[in-house]
Amino acid sequence: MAPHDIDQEDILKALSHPARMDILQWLKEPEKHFSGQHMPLEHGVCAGQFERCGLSQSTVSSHLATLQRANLVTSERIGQWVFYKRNEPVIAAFLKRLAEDL
Amino acid sequence: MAPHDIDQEDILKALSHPARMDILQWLKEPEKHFSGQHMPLEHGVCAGQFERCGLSQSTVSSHLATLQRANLVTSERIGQWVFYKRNEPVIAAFLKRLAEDL
DNA sequence: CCTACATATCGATGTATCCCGATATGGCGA
DNA sequence: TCGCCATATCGGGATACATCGATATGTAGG
Repeated sequence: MAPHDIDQEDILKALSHPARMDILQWLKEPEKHFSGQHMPLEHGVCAGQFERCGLSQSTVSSHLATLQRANLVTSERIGQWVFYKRNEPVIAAFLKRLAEDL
Repeated sequence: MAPHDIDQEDILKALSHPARMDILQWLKEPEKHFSGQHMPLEHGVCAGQFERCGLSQSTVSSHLATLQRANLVTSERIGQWVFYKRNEPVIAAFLKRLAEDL
């Protein structure tokens, strides 16, 4: 799957889970929700930060993988950490297409 | 659940299935897709019409119930038939809220 | 190297969803 | 009332998803 490909069904499924929706919404305003992070937020938000949703490390990792498979987020490895960002072009294109299709 | 209530998660789940998405899209232009129907399309589209998606009667009925639980469609019983229509206010409100939230 | 830490993957378990055929419900007409 | 038709509901089997703890991978530092 290309990095800006839009699979509507995959995206809808990815959004259909509160934890994943929370993660995407938190990523809208990283400075608001992750001010305590050591690395600058320009790189994105560190995976471990999302365990605040109350789920285990492995479950959170799996949710992040789901979001990434749907191309809703991108990730960058820096040292031992992985930083996540919203994939705004895909999100915008998805919303546009859904508003047209639906 | 009130008739114009919006449960975002329920709606996303409902949209995450190709058959249900097809049904909603077919209902956008009933005259285009259901011109063969005997009853006037003002009442909506007869449940049986949706079996053209290739699924069994019971499965189609269950998908229609899912759409209705999410308030994406409304139904009206006329005689022995049940006619379905899109619930445009809910669909529009859902799209608006999703675009804001997401 | 060896250890510590962050993240990903594995294996197992419970739950939800999908789909069907069979049956129930409910209206219509003879 | 009886049978017919449209729709809904039931029961079961198959597949997918959610979640966890345990383990593997991979990076950094001593």
